[in-house]
Amino acid sequence: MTPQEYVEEVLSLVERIPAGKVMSYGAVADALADRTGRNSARQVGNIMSRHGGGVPWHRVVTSSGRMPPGHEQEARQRLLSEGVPLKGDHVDMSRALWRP
DNA sequence: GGCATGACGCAGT
DNA sequence: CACTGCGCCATGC
Repeated sequence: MTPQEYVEEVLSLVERIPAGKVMSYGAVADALADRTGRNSARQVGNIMSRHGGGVPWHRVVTSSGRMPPGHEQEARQRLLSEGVPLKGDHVDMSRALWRP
């Protein structure tokens, strides 16, 4: 699997996340199962950072429900309008997590 | 090949 | 809770 193909895999999965739900970087990596280990989450994070512009990137957060650095406001507003359960300024992962 | 870097995750404090 | 430190390993120099 080439890096480019992996990018496509990640993006296509993110596009399938329904409004009102989210997935963590680790969950995305785990669902694809193309890479393993804790670092897989970082890989997904890097991919979203560089190629997430065309997909609902705000539906992908950290495992603790925190939003991507530099886009907290943007993400929070979008998630709110989609009805994603929030706890203060972070996503309530126990209720918002989506499993493919 | 070595070295720095990173939209992470998790245990410890 | 929040914050910190460390492991992880693909990628680009």
